[in-house]
Amino acid sequence: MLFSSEPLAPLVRKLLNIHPLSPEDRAAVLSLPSIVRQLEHGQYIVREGDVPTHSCLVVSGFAIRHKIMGDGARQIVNVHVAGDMVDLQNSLLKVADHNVQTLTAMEAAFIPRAAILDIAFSRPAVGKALWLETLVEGSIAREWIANVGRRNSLTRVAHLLCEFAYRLDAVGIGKQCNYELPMTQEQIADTVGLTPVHVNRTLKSLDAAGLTTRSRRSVVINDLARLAEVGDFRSIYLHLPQESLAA
Amino acid sequence: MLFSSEPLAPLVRKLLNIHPLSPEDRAAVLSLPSIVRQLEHGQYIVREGDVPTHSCLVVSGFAIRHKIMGDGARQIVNVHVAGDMVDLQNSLLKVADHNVQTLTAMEAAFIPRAAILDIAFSRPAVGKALWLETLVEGSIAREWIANVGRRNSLTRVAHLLCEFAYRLDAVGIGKQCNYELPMTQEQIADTVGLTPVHVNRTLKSLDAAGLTTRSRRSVVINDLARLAEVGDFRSIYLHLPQESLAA
DNA sequence: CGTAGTCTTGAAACTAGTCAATGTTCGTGG
DNA sequence: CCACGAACATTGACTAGTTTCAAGACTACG
Repeated sequence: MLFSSEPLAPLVRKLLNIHPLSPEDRAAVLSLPSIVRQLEHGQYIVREGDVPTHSCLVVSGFAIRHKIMGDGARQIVNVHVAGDMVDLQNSLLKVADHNVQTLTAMEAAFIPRAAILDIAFSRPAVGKALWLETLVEGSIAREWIANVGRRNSLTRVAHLLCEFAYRLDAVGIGKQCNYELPMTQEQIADTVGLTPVHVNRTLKSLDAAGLTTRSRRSVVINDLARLAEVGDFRSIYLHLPQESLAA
Repeated sequence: MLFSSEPLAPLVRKLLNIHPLSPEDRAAVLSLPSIVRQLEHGQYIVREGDVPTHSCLVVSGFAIRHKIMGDGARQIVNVHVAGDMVDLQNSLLKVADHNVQTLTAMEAAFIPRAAILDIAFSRPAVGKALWLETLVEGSIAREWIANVGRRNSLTRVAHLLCEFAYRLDAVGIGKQCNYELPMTQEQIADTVGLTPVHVNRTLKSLDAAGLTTRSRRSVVINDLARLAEVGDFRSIYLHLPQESLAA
């Protein structure tokens, strides 16, 4: 099932999570012009400085957005999963201010930027949902500033694991207490602003405390409430629909 | 001149920086319903958990957005100046995920959230400008993640000073090489994820290197190019109009 | 079965944090 | 107009958390 018949279905699901859409709105989103492509692991989708003409929807797989510092260091500023519009930011602003790269093999749907703007203003509900989607991204970014700026390594990593628990659960990839995270410890390090070595020690101490059980890329959270406590995690900033919060 | 006759003029100026607006669009923005209020230094505008009904425009003065960690630490996630919509985020999303507080005495215009949504979808150019404005904020947030996550103290602080040089210049508050920054070193520390003591030493070493000359709250940048070099600063992420970039 | 990438571990070095005291600035009221 | 107090800035000595360097072990894949 490499090419699904309705590649934009994950986008509809995502937008519905944020804002109600009429059947016509949903149909309009599904019939947006798009080109579906299979991308390999590690492939760049957008590079800083590009002037993109399309936005990219993650149909399946993972992508990251990152910035490279002057000294070569990398900071991952977001991780994207199925249903995420990976570069509304880069597409609507004239010039890309950061890189987008696949984390795994990925199925992507490219939508012309003009089509996005069209639907956003011809169908206010869709426009509002898209806008809210970008606002939620902003909210996550703010939480990451706080995570990286004001929390110690243990709290920081625990927080990230909690965030993935909620986000992956929300889109039906894995359960809150058990999911696959296709990131190396080096990539986690570049996400939380630590070194790979220290991430390794930190993950180990979460395991040692009985909070998580890891093997390879699989994460099992033994006690989400306790991990959230350690990770200073409250899910408000994800702005998920109530069902997920209640779980 | 406490109450200007057209309190929303700074908003028009700001939106024009991002996206062209017709005379009618400008007039429509200026005539948005708003309540102007004088706020004192340190006053909260929105608290995490609030369900705001209005968005707040900074007419004059400064405001900060911040988050409080479980251990009481604070992280400032943005600083706002005249023309900034301080909480489109908080207003459009159901529940505020962070706090907004005045940094100085401030003149604020409160606009009902419904009016914002109305104009955004009845006047696509205004809507696009507002959306782009939130995207630029997101871009700044991503840069801050990188700043706090992957740069050392000297680079971090230098970067912040460069950002203010550009942002304040862009709205006509001070010049790039000389501006007033109404923040204590403690507030700067909470912005860049350091301690006040270390910020003090870092600022001092920027001064000692001849890059800046500070006295009280005034910042003089002796050589912006060199400070940008030290601060690993490139202004793309601010998405300013070309004139400012060329300066 | 070998190789590349990733993970793990230890020891030493360093950046930034903590604690605590002193100095400075500025607004206020006598 | 000066004295006082509060908030803020500055400095030093010490500590802690994280990084760096380096080596070895595991895993997956061809």
